Amino acid sequence: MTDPSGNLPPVTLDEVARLAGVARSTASRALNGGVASREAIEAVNKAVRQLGFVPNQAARTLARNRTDAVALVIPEDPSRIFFDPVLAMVISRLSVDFWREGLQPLLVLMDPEDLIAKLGSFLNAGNVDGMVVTSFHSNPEVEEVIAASSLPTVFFGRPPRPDSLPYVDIDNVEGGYKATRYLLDKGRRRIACVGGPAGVPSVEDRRQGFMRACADAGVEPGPYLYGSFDPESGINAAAALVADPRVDAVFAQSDAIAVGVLQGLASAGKSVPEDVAVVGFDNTSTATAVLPNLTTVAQPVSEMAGEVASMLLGFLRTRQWGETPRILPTELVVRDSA
Amino acid sequence: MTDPSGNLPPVTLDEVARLAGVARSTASRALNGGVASREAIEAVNKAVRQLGFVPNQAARTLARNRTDAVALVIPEDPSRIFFDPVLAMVISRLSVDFWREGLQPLLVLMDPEDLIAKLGSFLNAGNVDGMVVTSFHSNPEVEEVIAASSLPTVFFGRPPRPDSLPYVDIDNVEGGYKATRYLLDKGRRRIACVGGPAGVPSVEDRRQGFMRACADAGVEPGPYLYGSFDPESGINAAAALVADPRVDAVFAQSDAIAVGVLQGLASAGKSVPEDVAVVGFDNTSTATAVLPNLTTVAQPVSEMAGEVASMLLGFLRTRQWGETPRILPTELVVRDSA
DNA sequence: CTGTTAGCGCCTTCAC
DNA sequence: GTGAAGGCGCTAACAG
Repeated sequence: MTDPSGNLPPVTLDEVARLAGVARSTASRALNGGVASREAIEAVNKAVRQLGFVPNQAARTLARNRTDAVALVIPEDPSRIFFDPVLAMVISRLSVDFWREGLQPLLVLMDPEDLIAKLGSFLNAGNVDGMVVTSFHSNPEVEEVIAASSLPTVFFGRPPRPDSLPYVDIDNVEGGYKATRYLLDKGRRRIACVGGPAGVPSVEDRRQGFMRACADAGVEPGPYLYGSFDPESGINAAAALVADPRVDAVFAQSDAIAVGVLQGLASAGKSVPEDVAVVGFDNTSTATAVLPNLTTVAQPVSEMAGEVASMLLGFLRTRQWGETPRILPTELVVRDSA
Repeated sequence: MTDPSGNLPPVTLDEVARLAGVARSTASRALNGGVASREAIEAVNKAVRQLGFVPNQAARTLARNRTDAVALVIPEDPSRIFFDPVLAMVISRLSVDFWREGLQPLLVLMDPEDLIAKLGSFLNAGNVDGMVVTSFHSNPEVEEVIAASSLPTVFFGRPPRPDSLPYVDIDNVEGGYKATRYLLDKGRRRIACVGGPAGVPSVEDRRQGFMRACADAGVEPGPYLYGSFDPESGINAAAALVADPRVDAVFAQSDAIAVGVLQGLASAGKSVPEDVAVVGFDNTSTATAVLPNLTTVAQPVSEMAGEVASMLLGFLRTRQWGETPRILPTELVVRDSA
């Protein structure tokens, strides 16, 4: 077994080799699929089992100059993370995929000050072979450190500087268009839109989709409000929107915002969807946790994360990038709010 | 700066030492706070800056026999994780705290099969100095591997085998008591309880609190239903409960369940809190995302995670455990559902 | 206070 | 197919 009483020093390859009656180098080959006689392999395997040998990761890393680890970099204020069920899903999927392929994921999620202080050294200390960055709204200093690191990197969501950096994203313009178009098809004529922070690529894209759908239908777009991706923004927006009785629909750029809109509308005595129809974005679990259940634009978050993982894995193995960016389609999920 | 064109080989301590005009060991001491003359330290620091030197982590680990990394072990089906906002918060807080103290958190979250196949080797490969386990409902095989690893470990939530293993938890009995007591004080007389999976320590404890509060009030407890910690359980439970018109309150053992109960009640035409009062547990963000806003028992999740981190850190530094377990108090947050 | 000398545990040439 | 030897980059005795 392993270490029944106290902490015996861990078993080394040397001991395995000795017990198997071969040289250390032979044992190494036997374990790593190098050339070795059938007998040698068997003897080594037996010894490994008997001793409970597990190769020391640090020694391997040092010798092979490869860590078999990747960083999951989340350049966002940790306190703000809980409003983002999308992120939880992304991290989860990445973790699962990387582990399956033999890579250990390191969580790079810390206080903003720590981040700018430590990220650089971390990335250059040979801790990881590559990284994925959940970009959203990154900050310039962090951006620079990431760029300077020369580590293979894939972005989840279009990165700030749309160089030719590898990334995976959805077509946000199309998503915004779909949501708006649906409302128009339902006969709504004055549609407001509540977005996330100005300047964020996805926010601007969804806005563009919103505008375009209105234009295509020959309908004047209703008010557009910037906010942040949380329920409070929605509540505030709703408070402002009810002032205009002609507004008969709201396209909220996230489910969290939509939830806030729903509440604001309710407390203003408006009924959904009769008086005002509401469409969200993301299709997170809150979409069905709220009444009425949200009609929303679904992002294939898990698939996106899967693509991210496979892009990075592909590069780590072949040393070249496949097609990039990869843009995945969205889908409108119709429920009760519109 | 660092690596402007292509991938230069990383700078080593040797080069730093040479440039600083000292021996490698002196440079090492200068960097690690060992004995060294002021001049030596300055020369080395200058060289470090000039060269952009960052010590190689693998080499350090090998030489010092210490990784400065910890594992965040989440022995749960990743697909089920999104119903658990608590977990997101735990992970986030742990990550932040560990980074602040110079420890890298490794996310151990993978497919169940991978877990039982890989966890053992991982823990014994010298990847980490310690780990925290978010226990919830662990499984026996994983449990054994964890126990066999002899790594310093702290559990978030009471571990299955309540040995004297270090852990942090809330007083679930008290939490269940508070929720129930509040309903009784409000004049409710037939209170149902919807719990999580049978056998889970926290579930049984909350149940016990529920029973005790009823007993103390001389009121017969209403039906007790086991389920899982998700909205569906709540919907099913509500469907069953409305059959008994005397039920005038529900204590749901998680906000997710409560949300389901709310929906089930609504579709049965019951109004909350008039017909049936509902109290949840956790005080997650969904508590305020739903109408009516949930009255719920708040767990100090972030503080708990902070305690976990500091317990592990303490042990890693002093090689001895402080007081354990640490039990934190809950708090009833009154909103609109009861 | 400093330089020299050994390793840490593994992989990888290179001869045999 | 195998063994011996060297090295990955750093830290930690040990003399001086």
